[in-house]
Amino acid sequence: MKFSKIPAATITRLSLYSRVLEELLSSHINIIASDKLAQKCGVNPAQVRKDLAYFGEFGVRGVGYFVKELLFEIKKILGLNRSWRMALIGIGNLGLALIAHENFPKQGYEFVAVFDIDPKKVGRRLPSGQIIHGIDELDEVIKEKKIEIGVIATPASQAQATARRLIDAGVKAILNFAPIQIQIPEGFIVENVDFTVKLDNLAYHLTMEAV
Amino acid sequence: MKFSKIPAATITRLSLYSRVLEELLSSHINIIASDKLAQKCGVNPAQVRKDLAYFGEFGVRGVGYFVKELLFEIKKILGLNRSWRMALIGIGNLGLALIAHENFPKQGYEFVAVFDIDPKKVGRRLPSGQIIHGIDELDEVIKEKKIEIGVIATPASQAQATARRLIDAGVKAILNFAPIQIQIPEGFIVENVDFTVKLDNLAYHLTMEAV
DNA sequence: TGGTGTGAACAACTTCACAGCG
DNA sequence: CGCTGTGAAGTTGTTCACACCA
Repeated sequence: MKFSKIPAATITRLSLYSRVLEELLSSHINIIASDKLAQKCGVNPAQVRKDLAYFGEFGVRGVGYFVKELLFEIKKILGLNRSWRMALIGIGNLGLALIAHENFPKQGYEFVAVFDIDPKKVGRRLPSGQIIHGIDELDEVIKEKKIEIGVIATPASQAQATARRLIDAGVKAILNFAPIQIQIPEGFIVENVDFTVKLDNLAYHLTMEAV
Repeated sequence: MKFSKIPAATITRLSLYSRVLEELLSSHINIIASDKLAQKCGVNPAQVRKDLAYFGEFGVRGVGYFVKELLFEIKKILGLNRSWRMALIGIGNLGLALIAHENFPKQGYEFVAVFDIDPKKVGRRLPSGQIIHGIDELDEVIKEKKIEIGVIATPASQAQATARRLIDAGVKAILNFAPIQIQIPEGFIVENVDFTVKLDNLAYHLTMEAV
């Protein structure tokens, strides 16, 4: 259980496993073997077993894994056995889509505060209940509402400055939707959700194929 | 220039490089060294040089890379020296945000057809001009409009079936926003944009840190 | 018997370090 | 002299193959 040497990819896969297990659970399937789980996630069966083995011995030899139990363990590992308080910065089309995204609250991710720079938007109340704060209130609100994760949905031009403010306000983790590589100090985490990079990958492969 | 052994991560980084180079170009910076470019992308300088070396010798020893020239080459490699015809399936909040996303057309990615399953939406015209087609028209429209990339923004429950229809209609590449691992046959490509997986990564690291 | 858990083999990717060239 | 291009070394992640155990 040496955390430091766990591959980042393992964590990503745990997330996939948990999703599949949720589905199995609601289909009333109680036991699953690494082969089946692997297939559903598009990975190698040995990979599944190794990923899980980093954190303990959750399976039963000759049988497989108990779905409910394994799901519980994975959620505990990922920190999904609790809720997470998030702030959203940038209430454009994407921001609104994120607020409306039903998977977030289902997994315990809650937007407890939202911000925008546009004075015309500040003060308005969203259908989901939150009042839009101005960026100048960011520090105060983040601290007051004990926000742990910042979600940046601003234009690229404002993303870096926004990240700075979030970090200064005490946020440790950022989910960045802006198409820019954000620079952050040691000890903080950024995950990027980058549509165009993904599209560029597709374009590349389509281009290669045609050659 | 053996395409088969180019790391997937290299392609992703090329996409980042192109973005940074665009920015440099509009700042009228003509030459950049691998150190600087690497720093802006958060990678190792040797990595930058190696990535580029897969595709040719674009630099000048003792000098660096000419921004304009390098950008041109990278865009050619990625297939960004042309436009790409895309279809969007699922006109919910996320779908609308994608349509409004200004970076897509800027990079040559165009939504030339949009689809939804909801009869109340079918036939309506979007502000961006497209008329919403029903899913039953998918095969016909995809072929007629020569669509190359399918973008899935449906609920998870419909994503697999949608992928199937796209592939049957001749689409080779899919950008999937639904939180599910889509199964596709050999020779097709899927890229997943997965918000919750990214959030789970953040939650994991925050949880670890606290231990 | 059948599927997990795991060391050992393998494969992939990254970084180093320096030769080579403008 | 300075920065690229690149073999070689190092690191990280994946797959194999089988001992082990319910």
